Amino acid sequence: MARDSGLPATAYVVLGLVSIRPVAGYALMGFAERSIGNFFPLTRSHIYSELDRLRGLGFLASTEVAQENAPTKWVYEITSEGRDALQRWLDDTEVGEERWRNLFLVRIFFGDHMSTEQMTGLLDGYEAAARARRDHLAAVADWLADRPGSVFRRSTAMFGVHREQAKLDWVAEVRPMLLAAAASGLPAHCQGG
Amino acid sequence: MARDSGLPATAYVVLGLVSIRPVAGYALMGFAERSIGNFFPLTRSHIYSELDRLRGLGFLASTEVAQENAPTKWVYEITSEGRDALQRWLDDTEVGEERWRNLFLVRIFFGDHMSTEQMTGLLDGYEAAARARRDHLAAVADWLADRPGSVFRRSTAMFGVHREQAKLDWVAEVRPMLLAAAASGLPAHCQGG
DNA sequence: TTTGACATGTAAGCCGTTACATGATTTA
DNA sequence: TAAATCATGTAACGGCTTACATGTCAAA
Repeated sequence: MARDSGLPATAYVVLGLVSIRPVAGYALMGFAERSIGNFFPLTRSHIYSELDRLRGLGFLASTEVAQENAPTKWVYEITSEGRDALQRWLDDTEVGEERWRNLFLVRIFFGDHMSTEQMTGLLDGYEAAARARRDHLAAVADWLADRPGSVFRRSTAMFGVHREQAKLDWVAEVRPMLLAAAASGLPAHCQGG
Repeated sequence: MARDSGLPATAYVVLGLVSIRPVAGYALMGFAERSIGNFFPLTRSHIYSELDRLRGLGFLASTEVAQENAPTKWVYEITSEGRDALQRWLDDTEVGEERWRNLFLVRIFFGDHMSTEQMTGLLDGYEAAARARRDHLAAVADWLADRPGSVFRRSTAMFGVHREQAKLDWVAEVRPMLLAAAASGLPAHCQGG
């Protein structure tokens, strides 16, 4: 009787991705990046170790597949035990508060240590990155709009669009007051003494 | 010569909070929750260990303070070395891509495993939590609007307002299609066989 | 009398990242 | 000939969380 609880979320995410279709570790890396990379990034190293653990638990079965013009690969496939474990996790898991750590906002919070030039650079960089991600995700969502059966995936892309748009809206709203505040106060390391 | 690089971001965040005013570990817990909890949550255990490390590096100095009606506490204060290290970190640190893991979106992504009832419950819960956080952060931002010198802190609260509002907007936009998709497909565990 | 606020830590342990390591094939 | 893609792993390490542990005082 394989354990099915106590695994980290990452394990179930990998299990879920493999459940869509059999896949090798290397290919899974790209698939994960394109599908859930927007909200659940995975490293290559981590993928390999999770695949190995899931295989050890009997949730995945692996098959060696020889290829022409490429190294032999191990293709993983979900087992019925794995399907049960995944379903149970999806049913049982409470979606609690997430764990976000936003270093950009840390920088804003300690904004009195910055000059106006630094603040402008920070905001410009943030804005540019948000705009690029928004446009990319909007294109993905548009592309998915055509094909049926992609509602869930498309919805996650649209979440990203809203998320990045919110950042842009925020920058537009607070930029004037942040720059004014950065201009009014001397950098902290120039004060006192 | 104390090392000032290679410390995790959390260390500098704690250092930065103490730099605002001298504080004991327990009080810092509440202060962190109210000030940066919105985008950089800290656990009590972690706070204590970081304070200890920063003291060992000479970035913080600690003083024992006796109290009436309460246990003796250790109050931490930033040193000039600590101030230098903090400033250097704020200057040097590149604000790269953050690390977000959103289990809620994982659930949406695997939405074909859900019934319409489950989907409705998921969305309702998410919406309610987002609305509560938005309203709370909006109240915080309003409260901070009155007092001068709180621009940076207020801006981080407003970021949260935009962030939560984006979630609400997203739910409003995708709810119909998510429910339709959940209704059209049988739950995965009822298919085939 | 029991809950909650105040106050401070230790210990265990997984999670996850980064760096290390290798090698074939194709393309520029 | 150099870089990029395909392909798979190991090892070390720190970060961070969870659980364990203790004690006073005030208020309900």
